[in-house]
Order: sequence, then C-alpha cells, then structure tokens
Amino acid sequence: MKRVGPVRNSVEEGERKKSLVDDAYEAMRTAIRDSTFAPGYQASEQEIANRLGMSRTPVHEAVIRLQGDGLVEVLPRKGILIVALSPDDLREIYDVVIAIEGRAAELIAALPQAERTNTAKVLDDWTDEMVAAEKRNDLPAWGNADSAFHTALIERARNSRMSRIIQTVNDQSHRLRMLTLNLRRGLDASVEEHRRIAQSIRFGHSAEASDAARQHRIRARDELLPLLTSYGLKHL
Amino acid sequence: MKRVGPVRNSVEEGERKKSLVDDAYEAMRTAIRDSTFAPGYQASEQEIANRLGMSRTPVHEAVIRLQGDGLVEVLPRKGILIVALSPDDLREIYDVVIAIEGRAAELIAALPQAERTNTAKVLDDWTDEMVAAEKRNDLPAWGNADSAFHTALIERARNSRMSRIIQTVNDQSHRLRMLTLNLRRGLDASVEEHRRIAQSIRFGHSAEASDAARQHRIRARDELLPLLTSYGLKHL
DNA sequence: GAGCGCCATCTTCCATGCAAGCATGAATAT
DNA sequence: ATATTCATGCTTGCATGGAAGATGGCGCTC
Repeated sequence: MKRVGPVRNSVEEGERKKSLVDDAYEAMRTAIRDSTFAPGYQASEQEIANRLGMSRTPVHEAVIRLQGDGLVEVLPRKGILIVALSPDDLREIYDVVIAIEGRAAELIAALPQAERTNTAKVLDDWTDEMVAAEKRNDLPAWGNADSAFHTALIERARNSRMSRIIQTVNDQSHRLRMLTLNLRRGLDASVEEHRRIAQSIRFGHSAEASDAARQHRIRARDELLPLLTSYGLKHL
Repeated sequence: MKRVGPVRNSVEEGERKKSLVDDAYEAMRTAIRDSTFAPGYQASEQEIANRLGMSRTPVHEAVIRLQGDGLVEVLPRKGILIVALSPDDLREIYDVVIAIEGRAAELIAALPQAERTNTAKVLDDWTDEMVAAEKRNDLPAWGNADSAFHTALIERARNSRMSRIIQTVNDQSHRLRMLTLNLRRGLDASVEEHRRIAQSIRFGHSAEASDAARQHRIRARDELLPLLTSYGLKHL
C-alpha cells in the first residue's frame, strides 16, 4: 500500500496547525492534479483513509470540499469518481477565464500610475522568462513562467473572489494544460500578446487591456480545441 | 426551541431521496439568506443539529459546504460565524458580476437568430413585468422580475460554471439586495437598460450586448455604494 | 446454455463517544 | 480592590460502529 501524499509528521510540526481534513484535501487535490488519481478512477474513502493513515471522517469531509471544487463526484453508496473534462467543460472554462481575466486586466489598467508601472514590469519580467525558456527549449520553465504571468495578472486585480474562481478552473484544467504544453511548440503568439497586455496596463488603457487579455485567451482556445478534437480526445 | 427549517418528513417522501446533509445545507442556506441567522451570529453545531432534529455530523458536513460558499466561517473550537459583507466584498462581487454577465450577454448575442429572438422575448417579458409591478407599486414583484431577468440572462448562456458563480455571489449578497430594494425607488434606469440588453441580443450585436450588460451593473453599483456609505452601513 | 433471482460484500451515511483546546468566570492571594 | 490562577464547561476534531443501499457473482431453474 503506497502512500499518496505527505502525512502529519509528528516530529517537526513547528510551522502551522493543519487539520487532518486539510491534509487529506491537499493530498487528494495534488493526486488528482498530477493524475495519480486519473479521471474515471473510482476510489473508496476507506482505501484513501488507509493510504493517508487517518480515519474515514477527514477523508469524507475533504471529499465534500473537492466535490464543491468540481474535481470529484460522489456516487451515493458507490464510491468517489474522479471527474473527466468534456469538450463542453472546456468551452465553459475558457469563457469563465475570458470573462474574469478580461475584467481583471481592465481593473488593473485603471489603477494609479505607480501601481500600473510596477505591475507592467512584473508581467514583462515573466514574459522575458518565457522568451529565455523558449531559447533554452525548456518547456516546463516556459509553462511555469506563463502560469506566473496569468497568476500575477489576477492577483494584481486584488479581488479574492476572482482569484478563487481562477484557481478553481485552473485545478480542473490542470491535466489538460500539462498535455497541451507538449502539443503546441513554436507556433505560439503568447509572447507578443503578453507584451500588449502589459503595455496597455502601463499606459492605463483599460479597454485595450481588457481586449488584449480576452483576445489572448480566445486565440489560445481557438488553437487548442481543434487540436484536441483532431487527436480524438473526447475527455480528460 | 424553534425549528429553523423543514425536516425529513417520514410520511410523504415520494419525490426524491435527499440526504440529511442536503437538508441541513438548504435549511442553513435559507436561514442565512432571510437573516434568520444574521451576520455576526455565532451558533454551535450541536444547537443547529438539535433544531433540525439530526445529529452533529450532517450539520458539520453542511457547514463545510457553506464555508466553501463563503457564507459562514468556522472558528475552530469557538463556533460557526455567519459572515458579514464589507464594502470591499461588495466591490469584489460587483466586479465578478460585471465580468460574468458581460460575457454571458456577449455569448448569447452570438447565438443563431432563432435562439436570440427567443431569448430577447423572454428578457423583454420580464422587463414588462417590472414595468407592471412598478405601476402597481409592488416592490417585491419588481425585485422578483428583475432577478428573473438576470437569472434568464445567465441561464441562456448555457454555462453551468457561470451559473454557479453567479448563484454563489447572489447568495452572498442576497441580504444586501433585500435592503437596497427599499432604498432606491423610482430613480432607476434598469428598465431602459434591460431593453438595450435585450435589443442588442435580438440583433446579434455581441459587443453592444456585453457593453449594455456591463454598464447596467456599473451604473447600479455607482448608485448603490454611495447610498450605503451615506447611511453609514459598514457591513451587512 | 441462457436467464433470473438471491445473497454476500462493499460502499457511503449518520450517530455517538472521546479527546483536546479555548474562553469564561470564580476563587484566592496580595 | 485588583490581579492572577485554576477549574469547569462548551466548542470542534476525529474515530468508530451500525444501518441502508447498490452491485456483482453465484446458483438455480427452465
């Protein structure tokens, strides 16, 4: 019986009081993100509890949270199902991201100049990192820098609800992202589009910032979705 | 000890199998919405369990869901706190609604004409209802018709994640809505703005539909927020 | 051989018991 | 009178047992 995630370490617990529910939640969330629990996999709470070295209760409560996040589905008296993403789910997720990121960029571009300049610099730095990673053919680093760009874009809007929404759909689509990272190599306009977003923010052009952020996601969607269907991927 | 909500009726249960957790969740959600549980109120799981005629477990699990919805906060070993909305929360909620409803209107306006016509008619019908209610000085009916308009707008976009997001922020701000319904009487441009949204959808003008939906919410926000601060309402 | 029904088993659901932490207030010392 | 300390009660966190339900296999019947 292999342990899925880290369990309460009784020796060095000097940092923070985390409940077993939090442990179980993080462990399962991670396991789902990196496909240790693949979609379609059906687990039982008892089994997971054994792996994590705890009783069924905290696992059960963590599952409730994961269900709220849309990551699992609990089939009454059948077990826990790791949900798969359909093309329709992808369409939904993209529209949510387009809406939220567009508004976030718009809001940032309406902030005072000092903050705009600072944010634009941070965004440009991450874009620089993407360029550097591309030169090194370092795909993981490229993906991380791209993620960091979009995370920074949301965080700078200072809207915890927007952050949470994006976090949720990111969790849902994380597996897809890992997959698509390998598909689209080279043919990507992300860098120029990121520049346009940062520049619009720098100059305080709200409408253009919103449009740039939206078009960036729309273009990425229109490139990816046909690719997936051509590969015959019906769910993941 | 007064019962807060309906409890499992053992006699007529011919409709659907609802778990006790669902019962507890709905009962508490309703109690929070209609201020039976006012913000700042601190309850204990045992107390709520007694009121609902069940044990602590389903209440505890329902509380986890409500916490995910941002309606309550559980203070470890102190109790359950009904969260209050700060002006900053209001700002966040409005921006989420502006983003989502704007995109929803944009998407609907991009649908085939038959569906657009149908949706526009439904929206106009609800706006008619608002006008009629205003003539009768029937404020609750006006509020219901307005809610129905916005619910229809979201539902027609056929995006379950958007629906869920809106549902969540609606739950959070429901008390505020009930309050503001009484504040702004007469001085409201909602009807004309609703017409413009419906008309943009009817003609398939995506950009204008998005703008109309966004401006409608922005205008409402800019009217309401100063009103609240002038009344000295720091939280609710 | 095919189909039907029953039973064993595995699952979640819920109740309850125990433990641990924190706040409150009383009681005592200064 | 005031401050401090300690005990008590109330809270959630977690474990565990029993119950209800669903499913799959196995045996029986035709």
